Amino acid sequence: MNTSDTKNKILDTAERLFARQGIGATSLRAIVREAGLNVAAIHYHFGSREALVLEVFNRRLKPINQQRVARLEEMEQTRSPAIPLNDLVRAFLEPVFSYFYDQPPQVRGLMARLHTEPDVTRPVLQQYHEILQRFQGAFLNAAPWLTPEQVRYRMSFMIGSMGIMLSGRHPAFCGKNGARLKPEQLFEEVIQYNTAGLSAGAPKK
Amino acid sequence: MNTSDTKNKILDTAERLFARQGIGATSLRAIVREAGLNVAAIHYHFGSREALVLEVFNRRLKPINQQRVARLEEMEQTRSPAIPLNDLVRAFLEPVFSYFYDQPPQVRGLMARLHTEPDVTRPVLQQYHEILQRFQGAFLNAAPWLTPEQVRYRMSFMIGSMGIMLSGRHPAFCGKNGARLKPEQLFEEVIQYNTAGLSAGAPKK
DNA sequence: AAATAATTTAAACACTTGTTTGAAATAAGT
DNA sequence: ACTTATTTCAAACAAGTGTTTAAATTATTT
Repeated sequence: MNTSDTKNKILDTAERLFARQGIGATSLRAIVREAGLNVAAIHYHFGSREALVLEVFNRRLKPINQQRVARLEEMEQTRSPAIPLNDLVRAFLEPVFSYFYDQPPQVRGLMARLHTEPDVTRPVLQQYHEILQRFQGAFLNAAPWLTPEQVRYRMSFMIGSMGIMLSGRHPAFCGKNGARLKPEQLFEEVIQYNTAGLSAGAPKK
Repeated sequence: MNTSDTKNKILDTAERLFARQGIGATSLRAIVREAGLNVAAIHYHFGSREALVLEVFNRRLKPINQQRVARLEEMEQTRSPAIPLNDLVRAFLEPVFSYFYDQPPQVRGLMARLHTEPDVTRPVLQQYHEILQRFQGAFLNAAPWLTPEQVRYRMSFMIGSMGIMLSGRHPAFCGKNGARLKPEQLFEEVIQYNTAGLSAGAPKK
């Protein structure tokens, strides 16, 4: 078994357990037990528990955020000067969404945690600070009747509702027999909801 | 020191630590250390760690949810038959908000956790299942162009954005020098945002 | 004041935590 | 084939986990 094989096995297993039981509630020993490895293997390949956690996170977040900026930059060049709010919301949410539904359940679970667990979301958002700032600028262009503070807060509301969508927490209060929207419909709901929210207070034309 | 004094001391200290470090990351020993008590005191007064956690939660959630139903019932009697969406959003969010800003920081921190930590939010939402269902009915009345599923999902988006607001996670991506809205303004933002989101797709009149 | 009940305490229980160590096992390079 | 590197492993480390027990201390009642 070469070095990247065991490294990936650790990453995959950690990801699965993080998704299932939470990050803080998952011990290194639980990970190696399920991966059929030794506890020391984690420290050999990653250095510490914290470093492992970070690598589990960024393996998923990096491609998503790259796609976000790619879409934003493409729109900024073609559709100048102002990009419609709806398109901005799409550029921000769709990379998460498409990645989300292409991946097995454990990846979905992890991504839900990334966007809901407070002690995880905080550093995650800080790490992608520049991307958030670029989107803030674009949103401000698209909604000039808002102050920068309002834009920031509304973006955080959008992120909050996205977290809820990812975590599938909705069934928690409608029981098991409650009908569920199909992924594409659910996503359209999120887009509509947040576009309307971000547009609130817009001057009538 | 009579029995309710120590019980409250445990509740208060637990609440403060839960808010600061998270529920799962707070040990019973950390609680009693700060409260100047013995570990066994917790088991004597509460029975188990889980029972303590539950009592910490419900001490705050009960009055809030009582106020929610009170406001809903009052509106259902006076303003029949259909209650405007904006008033429903207010009836749902305002009890949390007013309670939130009347309390010291540790209570705010706890309430943020209650509405963001996945493994906490799930049982919390299940426990207040009936209240959520009543609001769902009212929302469906106020927005008859939506399906029950849409209403449920949009309510969950609203809860998600509320959680973000409570957790004050917004500064995480605007740095420390970013301007912050005053509590009342912030609350009006949340109301506006979610009213617009819930109204999305409404037939023009 | 004596007896009963309620509360607090130190100590132990069995078990889990992240991290480190040094010796085995495997792979790569010469 | 022999010698380096790299990777794995069992074992131990010190500290922390929720829970229980039985004795000591308070409060309350008779």
